[in-house]
Amino acid sequence: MGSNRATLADVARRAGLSKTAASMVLNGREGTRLSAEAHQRVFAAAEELGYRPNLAARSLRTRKTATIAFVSDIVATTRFAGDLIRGALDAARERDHVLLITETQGDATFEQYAIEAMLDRQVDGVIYAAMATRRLTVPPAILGGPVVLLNATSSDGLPSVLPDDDRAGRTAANTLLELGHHDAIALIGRNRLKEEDPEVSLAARARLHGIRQALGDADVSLLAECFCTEWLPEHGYAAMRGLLNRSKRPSAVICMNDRLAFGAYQALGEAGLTVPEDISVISFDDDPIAAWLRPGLATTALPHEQMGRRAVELLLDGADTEPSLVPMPLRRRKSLAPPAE
Amino acid sequence: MGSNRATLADVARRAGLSKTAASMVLNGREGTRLSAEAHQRVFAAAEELGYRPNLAARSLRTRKTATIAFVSDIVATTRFAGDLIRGALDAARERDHVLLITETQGDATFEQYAIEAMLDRQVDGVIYAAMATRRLTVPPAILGGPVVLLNATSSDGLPSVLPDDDRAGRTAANTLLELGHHDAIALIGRNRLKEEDPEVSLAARARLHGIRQALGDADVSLLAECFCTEWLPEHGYAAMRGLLNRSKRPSAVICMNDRLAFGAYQALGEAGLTVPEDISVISFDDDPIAAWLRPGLATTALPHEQMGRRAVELLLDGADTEPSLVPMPLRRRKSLAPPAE
DNA sequence: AGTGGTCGCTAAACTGATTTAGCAGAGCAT
DNA sequence: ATGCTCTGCTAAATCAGTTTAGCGACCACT
Repeated sequence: MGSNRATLADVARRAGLSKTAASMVLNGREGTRLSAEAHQRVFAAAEELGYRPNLAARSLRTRKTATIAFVSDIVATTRFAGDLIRGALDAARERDHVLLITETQGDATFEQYAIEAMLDRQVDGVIYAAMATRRLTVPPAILGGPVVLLNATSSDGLPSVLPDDDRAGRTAANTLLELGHHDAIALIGRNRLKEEDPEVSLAARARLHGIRQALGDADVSLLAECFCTEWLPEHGYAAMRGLLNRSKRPSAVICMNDRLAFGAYQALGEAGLTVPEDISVISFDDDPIAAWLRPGLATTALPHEQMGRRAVELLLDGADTEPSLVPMPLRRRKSLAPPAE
Repeated sequence: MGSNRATLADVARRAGLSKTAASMVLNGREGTRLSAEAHQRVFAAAEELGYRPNLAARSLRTRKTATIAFVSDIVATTRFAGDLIRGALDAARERDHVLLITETQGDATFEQYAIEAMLDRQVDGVIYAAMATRRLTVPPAILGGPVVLLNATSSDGLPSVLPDDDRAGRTAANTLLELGHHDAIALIGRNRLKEEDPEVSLAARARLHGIRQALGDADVSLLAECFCTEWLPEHGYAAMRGLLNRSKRPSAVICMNDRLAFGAYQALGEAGLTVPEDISVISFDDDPIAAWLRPGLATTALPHEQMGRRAVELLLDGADTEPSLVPMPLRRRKSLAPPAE
């Protein structure tokens, strides 16, 4: 690969100057006293030879590689990972950097291996990403250089990027309130484990807090809260069936994520009820299925692309240690209506 | 990052030997005549100092970086990309390699930039991946070194990895035939563009061919074929509504992908029909929604993880130019039953 | 005694860039 | 004539490895 590339020495020779001169010109060094003519000759020679510097050689000397390690726990299982990576790739490209991506699959041995592989390649910094928003402990090996936590926090006071789930919770609740829903709002997806263990999830607690805050401000309380052991369609389905068996039917439902909402839709369909005429549904994440459902599911979007981008920016441009909260925009779709009658 | 690491010179000094000796021992060079004791001293010194070689320095000399470029058109928009990447990451790790990932977003400027960034970093080879199975033209710049096409072919006779869509088509059709469906099988998702332009899709043509082959062998012809401008849920929905308006209702439907099938489910639900009692459904891709649907959708899975893995193997272990076809396993789920009555 | 071969190891070149230290010549003042 | 500064440029060191060429000691054989 890249066998017969021109070297700096070739450029210098062709320009009739020293390697030193060529290097300085091509790097745009200030304060050098090389003549305008020398500049031109070097540029011309580099152009003619199609010169591209050998980055291995450069980084051997400078200890900079223009390469960022992107270490995540699980890339593949969640479709959001792609957006996180895409945002990071974009921001990296804008800054002439490149991403070395690995995943640890939650395995300590793999993680160890991955981090060593990155450090051996002299990466300029590490983005340590979690696929579920949570608190974690970063492996000490990477603390030698710049680190940014993506979709995660730690107790080390490292800079981090998180979605603003609290505000998303308020947005979801306020959206229903503004439509006129009051005393018949139900919540699907309570989960003690997710709410109480920050190493499992930060989103559940923050979303719940935001929802309660907004409802409290309006002096409204929830009609019902359904607990779910997981946030998967089948659990949303079961929860919604439970709700429909109660004496008072909700006029609107907040689901803790779109997969729960998907399950809820299935239960509503089977019960012969229509969204949003009979029941409004609002949710979190903006999973692709949210747009495919009939009617489209209103949801607050996880801004993964923005987050990936922000992480690279913090890493390269420097960051304070306040977590950087990225807003979750509301995607208004057809699943919302004022309460019936 | 990685500031005060021990160098080979440190190891040699501590072992009381030359850099040459240390290098040879640590690389396990055959035919060297260094004593067993020298070996031990070097290993001990390396261990004690926590020595890890500087790969930039090594690759400057050897022109090998143990790094593979993974260039794809669009990573983010499809959830499958994650699996492709995961498979490649796994195989790369097993061979002590690492992946430099970029995406071009289908933009020629970005592609140019990405490829130069990879070549500047002296990658050992390039995996050029497409997110939709198709034929493409590879940029000449990467032809200087090993290349493997992933989920794509080209006319350059480069090694490539593709899903075996033809066989998957036969599998889907045979599965229905074995259940006893004969004269009432419908197909949703015909699409001239996808079938005829290999630069748009190879899957449509191959799947269709496999289906026709299997039906032809059984002397069965399709009850109906629905054309769809795209393979999205809304088109599957419309197609299924069309089918239900015809005089003879199908007993089984083959959908060209899971998103179409998802739309078909929606239409069936609205029409008050049940899967699989009234109509069986089988499809392609094994999108995550296939498992979430009620009842679960039977589908032939795109083996993306296997494909990513295979691409790395072909790249590093050498490959012939026959396209490497990876089988698409059938995921049997509840959407299948014998025809009614 | 001289020659040749093997053993165990090392000095130095080499990869391709950056960077430090400094040289030769011109212009000017003393 | 001497010393000084400024200009425009270069030689050589450096980064951390790999690789080539070869050296001295020892032994065996003629």
